[in-house]
Amino acid sequence: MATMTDVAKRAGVSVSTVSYVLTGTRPISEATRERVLAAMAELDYQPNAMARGLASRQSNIVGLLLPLTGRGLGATETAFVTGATEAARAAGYHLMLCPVGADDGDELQALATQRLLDGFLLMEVRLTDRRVELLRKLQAPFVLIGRTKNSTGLACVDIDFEQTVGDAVAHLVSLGHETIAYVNHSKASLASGYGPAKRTEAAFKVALKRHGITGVMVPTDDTAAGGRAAIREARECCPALTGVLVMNESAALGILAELREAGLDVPWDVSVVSMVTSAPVAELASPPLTAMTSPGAAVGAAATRILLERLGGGAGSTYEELLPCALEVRGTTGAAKKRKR
Amino acid sequence: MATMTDVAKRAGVSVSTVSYVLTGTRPISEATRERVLAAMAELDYQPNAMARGLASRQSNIVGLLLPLTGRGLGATETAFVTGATEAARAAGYHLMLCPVGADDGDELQALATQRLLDGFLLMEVRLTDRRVELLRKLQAPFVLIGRTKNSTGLACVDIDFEQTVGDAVAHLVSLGHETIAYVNHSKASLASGYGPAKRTEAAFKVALKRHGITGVMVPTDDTAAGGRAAIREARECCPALTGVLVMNESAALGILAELREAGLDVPWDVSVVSMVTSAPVAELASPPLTAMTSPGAAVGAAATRILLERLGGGAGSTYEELLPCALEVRGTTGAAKKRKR
DNA sequence: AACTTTTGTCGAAACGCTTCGACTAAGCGT
DNA sequence: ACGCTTAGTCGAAGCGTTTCGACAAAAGTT
Repeated sequence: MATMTDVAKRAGVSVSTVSYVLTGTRPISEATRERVLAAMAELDYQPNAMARGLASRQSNIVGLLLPLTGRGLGATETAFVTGATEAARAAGYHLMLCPVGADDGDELQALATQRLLDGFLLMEVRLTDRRVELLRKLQAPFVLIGRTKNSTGLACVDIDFEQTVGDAVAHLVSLGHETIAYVNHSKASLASGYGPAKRTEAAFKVALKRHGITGVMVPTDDTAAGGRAAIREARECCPALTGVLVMNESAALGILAELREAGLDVPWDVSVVSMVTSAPVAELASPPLTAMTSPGAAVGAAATRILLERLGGGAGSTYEELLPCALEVRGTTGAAKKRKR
Repeated sequence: MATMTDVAKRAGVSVSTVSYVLTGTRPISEATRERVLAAMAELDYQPNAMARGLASRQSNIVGLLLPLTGRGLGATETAFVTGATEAARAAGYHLMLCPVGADDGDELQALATQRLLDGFLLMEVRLTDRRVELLRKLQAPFVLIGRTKNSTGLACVDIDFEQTVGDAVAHLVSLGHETIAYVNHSKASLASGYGPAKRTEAAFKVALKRHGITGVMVPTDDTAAGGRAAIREARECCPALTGVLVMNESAALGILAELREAGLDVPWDVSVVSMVTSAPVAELASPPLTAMTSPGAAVGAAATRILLERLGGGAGSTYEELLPCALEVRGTTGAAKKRKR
């Protein structure tokens, strides 16, 4: 464990000079810089993170707050994490995973006050989230992945649900579909004001109107069974249905299974588009799901970028960045069958 | 930001006394302890993590090393992470995610030398893994999630593949199946000596012999298409086949699709068991997959426990803990159809 | 009663770095 | 030739803890 003093001795300079070489805070002549660098290399010197953190009062670590429900992370959440981690690493920061639920405020307060973390990334943000108020009170820099109800004064990065729904509907319309169903999250999430559910609901209505087509929204559970029930309901109330947009991956698979059992061919009889879905899951289905691929890693990376920017002393005003999902056409969408009228 | 000095002043004691109250390193009278605690509460005092780390030369952070392939984490890996995170938190430790591939040794060397981390958890361990040698050389405490070829002197926690394969085969046998196929990972992984593939191959042979039944192993790609090809091959070479054991989830779904298209009913004509599969994925399939559910979170937690034990000053001798997957019967296994001989 | 322990507390020295003020030697405009 | 800025370096004072040695007072031991 070589220390900075060792390096300084070996290079024949003072410790502060070594520090300046490392941090670039003050100009150093090319000659001594090289001597110092050489000394470091010879000694396998690595700065002590704790000492550096103490003296500079910043740790170069950001915390990623996410409630770890025992159920594990989905592909999209995982992508947030990996995207954020990589972006942080690229900027010389580390990423610490903090399993902090929306409820245990004490835990978070401790984390924020310990000065272990320079800033926070919040995942699974609720429409009104106590973590937000707390961090704001503690004056800790943070960025949301998702959106709260009122986001003035906050920085957030989220999936652009409005755009995504619009694109999905446009894809179906371009294939000639004129009656489509949107299978959303459950009634309960809708009632609780869950952001993605509410936003997509609104966006769906807008898209229908814009294209002058008819459609229906069916809320359902995020399970295969939920998907089955939803498609049955949708077909009952709209027999002319030829296109389906579905929010949840499990439900999407349920829908495929139900349609198949009903003797309908996908995409010949009915086209299906799955929203906010990752490629691996989409390809699990047969036929592989046409999907709006979630920009998970990009969202994580963007959030990290914004956070680091603010750490650098950036303002702190409202900031919002929305990334749309990209349409990836696979096997579940095709031209609408022309029906006799 | 109250410091320890503030607390000491307010409680009318010296800083060292406050420190002893916090760490319990030396006896403190009940009276002063209470005064100190009160002062802390009044000031909302939280010890500064960096200062503490510098002075005590330990950070209370462990690093989780995992190569972040752009493809995201599967459910099992995610469970490792969440399990480890929670176990660490429960013991007063933090978990840092470090995207370190098996190759970039410099990155790891830096991490280990910076003294930011007290110890390491390695995921995605290869049969011969350079990270292992490096950490050993640097004398950093670490625990593997997975196993290397030669594990003497190492601590590792892994899925008990032998037991799992045994249990899966036993389940099929108990249902009357007498000819079964094992769809393993690809030929390439087998050739490269990928641990799980090799171990399950061996275990499958043992299980066949023990039960006195016939079977065949078919290596294939970890994709739906791979599964389709594998089951075709298996049925061709073993027409009497009624049971299938499959290693990869995507392949499992491919197998179901292929069987369905061949006009065979699952589980009536053929039973399928998926290995090392998580519940959510198993339930995506229709019918839901009977699977050997991977003990992901438990593995992560166990690894963390062992690591922390060693940090406490535990020995450092060989340690191996194997956790089996638990059989969860769902819709893809049933009694074997009796065939005419 | 004369000791050795144990208990409870304090002061000060680390821990390994950053950063501030000060100083010297150039470089520059006039 | 004169001050004035700039480049380059040093010494020392922190940063907020832990931990060690010291010491007084209380408690056991013979």
